[in-house]
This record gives sequence, structure tokens and C-alpha cells, in this order.
Amino acid sequence: MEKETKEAFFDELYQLDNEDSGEEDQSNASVILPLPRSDVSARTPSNQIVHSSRPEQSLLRTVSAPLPQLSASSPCQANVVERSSFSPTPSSKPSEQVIIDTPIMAKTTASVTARKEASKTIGKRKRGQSLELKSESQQIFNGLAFYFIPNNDTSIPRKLRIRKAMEWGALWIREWRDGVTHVIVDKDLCYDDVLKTLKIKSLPSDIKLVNDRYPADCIMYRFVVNEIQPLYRVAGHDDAVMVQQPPTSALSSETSLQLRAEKQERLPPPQTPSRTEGSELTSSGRVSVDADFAESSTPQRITMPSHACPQNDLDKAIAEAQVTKDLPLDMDEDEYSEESAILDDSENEHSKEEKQRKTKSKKGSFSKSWQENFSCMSKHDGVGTSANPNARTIEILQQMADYYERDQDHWRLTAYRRAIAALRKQARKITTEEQAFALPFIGQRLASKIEEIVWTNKLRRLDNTSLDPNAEVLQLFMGIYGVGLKQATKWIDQGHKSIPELLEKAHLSKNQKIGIAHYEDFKTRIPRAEADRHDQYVRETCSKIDNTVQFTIGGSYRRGAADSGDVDFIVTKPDATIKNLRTIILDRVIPKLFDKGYLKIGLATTDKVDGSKWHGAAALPGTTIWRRIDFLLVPWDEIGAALIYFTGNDIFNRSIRLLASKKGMRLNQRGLWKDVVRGCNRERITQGTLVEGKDEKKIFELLGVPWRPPQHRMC
DNA sequence: TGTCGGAGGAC
DNA sequence: GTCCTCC
DNA sequence: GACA
Ligand SMILES: Nc1ccn([C@H]2C[C@H](O)[C@@H](COP(=O)(O)OP(=O)(O)OP(=O)(O)O)O2)c(=O)n1
Ligand SMILES: [Mn+2]
Repeated sequence: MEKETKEAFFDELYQLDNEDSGEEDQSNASVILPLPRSDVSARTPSNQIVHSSRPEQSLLRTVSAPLPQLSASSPCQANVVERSSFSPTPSSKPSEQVIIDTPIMAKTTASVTARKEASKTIGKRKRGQSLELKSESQQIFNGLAFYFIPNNDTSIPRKLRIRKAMEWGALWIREWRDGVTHVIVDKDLCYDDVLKTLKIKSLPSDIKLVNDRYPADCIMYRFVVNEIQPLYRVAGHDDAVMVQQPPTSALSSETSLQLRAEKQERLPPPQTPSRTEGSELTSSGRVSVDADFAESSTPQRITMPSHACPQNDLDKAIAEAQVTKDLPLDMDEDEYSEESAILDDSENEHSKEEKQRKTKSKKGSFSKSWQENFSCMSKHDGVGTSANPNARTIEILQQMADYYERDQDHWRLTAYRRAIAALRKQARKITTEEQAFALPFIGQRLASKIEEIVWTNKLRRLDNTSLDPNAEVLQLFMGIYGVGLKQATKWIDQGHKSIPELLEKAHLSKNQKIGIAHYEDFKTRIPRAEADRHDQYVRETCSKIDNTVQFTIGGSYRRGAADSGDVDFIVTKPDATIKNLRTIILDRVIPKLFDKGYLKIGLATTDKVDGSKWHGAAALPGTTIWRRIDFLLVPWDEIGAALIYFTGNDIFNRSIRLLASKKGMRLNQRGLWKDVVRGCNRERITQGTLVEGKDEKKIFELLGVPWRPPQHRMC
């Protein structure tokens, strides 16, 4: 019944969005409350059914009902306390389940259940009709009933707030009545305004009065936060209550500490910190480092505005901390502003103007060709990626990224990832919007977020996000081999919270079972020295069968990493075809490796005749930790493309592949192709003709990418 | 305002 | 074809 | 969310 209820909400939203003036028709008194299927007839007779848009589908009825009087004892109180149980208790009084008359919406269910990506499209096409309901586990407002009091000027943004709140499970009560759990007041309104609007003398103590920031924060934290905080206080309301609450003094003091720490951090010039990839590994001398690699340890200089790098004296630090204390710590509007950019075409002139002021073209340089902006065009050696001065900023941005991952907002997530990667590469702390904006993959919005993080440290967030248990569980589940975002989310929605629980109750694929059985093994990094031993072991075994087969370890190992997540073998043999290799490796070497007890299990192997991958697990003799092992079988003529693919990193690959496609070509693990014919709907019709596959460097050349040794491909 | 890597297996 | 997961 |  949950779903149907949401559909009706959706309908209501549709109505909302179609109000041209934004003026509320207050005479159309209506509220929405769910109506249990079994109770439809029992509960409706007292009300006159006027019209229902989809009576056969919807469990809601459109009713004009006399509005119940507000009483001090709200029957929805229970919902506030136990918001997990939404089931309207039969005893609960407000049984009138009322909804306004709504137009019929086509494809409601499709829109509701569509993936974020898809529903976004729908939203665009139909101007915000889509209500992107969150998955069950994300319905944080379930059982809460919000009454919104708008600031007269801002009816449009308010609609977005309402929409958002509903997406996260809130009921929107349009008419003041019994059962309201929260009154949400737009900023600039005070308690007196509230009383005036509601025409009441005082607000019942069980109804929470909060400002418009409250739902935004709850959504951000994915948790119904304590509303008794100065942050959410409505001016003139219940000062006594607020005083009880520990004020944010902890926050401000910590902030100032942080600021001071920053100053200290800045004192010594940025040193080249330890790093995971591209290090010289002097002890073994195994990684050869070319000349320009060493030079790269010079930190990239960023022209900083004079105000960007405050002096290190204590006074200034304290002054800054003081300023910080009074800053509104605004995460504010985060959830909304992005939408308003899409949905409110012309509204919001004020904030738009403000943005415009800063809007400048990202690249001041004019003659720079478009392809210069691809990651793969520049050297990325990973210097200074650990112990990064921007670690704290990255940490916060990562939390944002995690949030959007849960939200299944794929592209925003990758945008955050790229921004984080860009930040990680900086040798200096990025402290201002301008500095941040100058970086690739950091635009206006992220730049201002970064500055905000630097100044406020965003500590508020940690208080509540740690309380979101799903975030951790999601990461836990997604760490299982064979489990992605969808499966993990599904399990969480089913209520699973731990791996033992999965073993007991969830249906698991074969691979997932193995993934669980060796969860820790597969998460353990492989020291470079062990990777070498794998290399040796496999070579030796194979040489007894065919000593012309060549093995190269790709992946992070080839990029010079000190440790790797797995061992990526690139397997080839002079003049061999894929068929030859399959015969040797799949039919003989791999069975032999199994016989010797090295290989433990196959996880994914391409059954196709020309399949070129084998994925499994192995453990060296005398060791117990299972390692993930990849064999990529590569025909002699494709070794160049395969090396590019299997050397990565992932960002580099995506970048260079995108570059290829922009040049009308296609780069995959088999080669560089041209004349790729794409159909009207962008589907590939022909795979094109092979340009080059054999020579790694030639492929770079053909694409106009300066040669990058593996160590410099850590984008 | 449309893109954002490409492939393979399961359905 | 779509969805999901992987490299 | 960035970018062309
Ligand atoms: N999204 C991805 C992930 C990986 N790869 C390519 C580049 C990688 O280098 C190679 C091997 O994948 P791994 O997952 O093994 O990644 P790495 O070897 O780079 O890192 P790790 O140390 O985790 O193994 O596959 C890719 O093209 N796209
Ligand atoms: Mn790897």
C-alpha cells in the first residue's frame, strides 16, 4: 500500500506543479493521509466521495471532508516517536483519508520506480512532474506530517521543499489540522507569524516547530535529527527549550582548533609525502623512474589571491574562527538549489544574480585546444596523494559522494569522484573558492562547497551521519564480490544488516557466496613482493607447457603501486590468436594451476569462443590468503590496446576512451577503431575498422595523447 | 542542454 | 533489448 | 555536478 500512497502523493505534486501562480487555493482544503486497502470501505463512508482519478488503482479517495479541529493531543504523536511503524493504527483517530482532486497522470508507476537517471529525464521532459521517491529504507520522514508556512516571496522554492520532503516519505498536510507533526516555517518568519497564520494562540507542545532548514538537514543526514537545536529554531519560539540544549559551542571551539591546526600545517613547505603508486621503491629499485618523474615532485603552484592564504599569526586565526562561529554553517538549500536550477527557470533572480557575479569562463586561456582538458593528456603521477593537505575536505566531499551513491545519482557521484581525485592531486591546501574553481572537474558549485568546508569544517554532519546505519551496511554489502549498488540496496530494503544475516536469509549467487567466504581475503591488499611471486609461479608453471607465452602484470602493479588489490595478468604469445591462447591457457595452464593447488576457484570466465578473460582466486603455496587473479588473454596484435586497458587507471581509461570517441573513433581492450557507425539513437552499428592494436605508443600517437608511462597514468 | 567507457552475463 | 556488475 |  505504500506504493499506491506515494502515487497519490505524486498526483498531488502534479497538481502542485500546475498551479501557475503559485498561489495556494486555500479553499480547497485538503490533506493526504494513507488509507489501508482493507479499510477503504470502512473508513470512507462518513466522507462524501467526490471524485477519484484512479479509483481502481489508487487507495486514496478524493474527498471533501469537514476539517477536524486541532486538538492538543495529536493522534499522530505516536508516529513521531515510533516513526518506523507507519501502519495507521486502527485506533488512531484521523481516519479521514483525504486527498485533493487530481488530474490523471500517465505512467505514474514507471516514473516512481524509475531509476534516478531515467526519472530525471522524465522530470526534464515534463517539467518536474516526477517525484523521485526514495527506496523504502530511505523514507526517513515516513509517518511524519508536515505543515508548511511559506514566506510570501518564495512560493516556488517552497514547492521544491515540499516535493523533497515527500520524496523522503513525509506527508504534506495542506490544511492546518489534527495530526500535523511538524510545522515548517520559511526563514524570515517568526513565531508570531506562525500563530497569526494558523490563527491559534499557541502551538501545542507536541508539534515541532522548525525552520525551513530542518527538512533539508534531515535529508542530508538521512536521519530525522533532533529538532530542538538553535539551528532550526523559529524566532520568538520557546527560548527556554532551546537553552536546555547544549549550544553549538563544541562546534565553534573545534572549528577554531581546526583553523589553528591549518595554520601550523601551512608553516612547513609541502613536502613530498609517501605515496602508494609511482614511488621509487628505492629498496628494490624495481621501478624505473624517468627523468621528468622526479621533477614532478615540485608541487604545482596555484596562483593564490592575496586573501587566499591568510597569514599565520594567531590573531588572524582567532579572528577567522570568530567569523566562522557566526557563519550560518550552511549546508542550506543544498538539496533544493540544485533543483531550482533545473526547475525554476526564471525564478530566484536574487540568487541567480549572485551566481552570475562569480560566473566566469573556466579557462582564461583561449588557444588551448579542446582535447587539452582530458585527464589522459596530462601527467598524473600520484605524488602527494596520501597525507594530503586537503584530506579533510576530501573526507567531507567523500561523504557527499557516499550520499549520492545511496541516492543512486550515478553522474553526480562520478562528478564528486572526479573532483575528489583532482583535489587529492593538489600538494597544497585549497582554501578558497577561486583556487578550487581553477581545478579541473571543480565547477562553481563544488568550489563554493570546498571553501565552505574549509571554513566551517562541516562538523554538524558527522554528528548525524554516523547515526545512519545504512551507509555503512551499504558499503559492507557492496564490498562483496558480485554485489553492486542495486543488490546491496535491495538487501538493505529487505532489512538485512550484516553478512551472517545474508548467509542465513538472502538468496546468494555462487560468486556472492565465495565473495562472502573470502571477504577479508579479497579486501586485503597484495604487497608488491607477493605479486612478483605470483608472477614467477605462474610463469614457471606455464613455461613447462609453452615457454613462449608472455606474462605481464598490469593494473596498479604496472603503474608502480606498492600494493595491489588483485593480480592482473596480461597473457600473450608471439603471433598467437585468441584461440591459440585459449587452448594453452584455459585448457592446459589453468587446469594445471588448479592441480597444483595454486588456483582455488574460477569466479567469472568467458564461455564464449573468443572470450578472453578468466577471473578467479588463488593462493601461493604456504599462504592462506586467497587473492583475486585476473588473466586477460590477448592476441599478439592487440597487446598494445590490452596494455592500455589493463594498466588503467580507470579514470585514465575513461578519459582516453572518451577522447577517442570524440574523435569519431573507439578505443577498447582490443584496439583503436575508426569509422564507427552509430545509429540514430547512438547505438553502435558497426564496430568500425581497426586502426591499431599492437603498439601502445602508436595508439597514444594516433589519438594525439602525449606518451605517458604507466606511472603517470594515475588520474 | 546533452554527455559523461566499454564489455559481458543474466534475464 | 535492459539491468547489473565488473575491469 | 562539470563541461562543451
Ligand atoms: N572502472 C574501471 C576499473 C578498471 N579498469 C581497468 C584499469 C585497471 O588498471 C584495470 C585493472 O582493474 P583493477 O580493478 O584491478 O584496478 P587496479 O589494478 O588499477 O587497482 P587495484 O590495485 O585495486 O587492483 O582495469 C577500467 O578500465 N575501468
Ligand atoms: Mn588490479
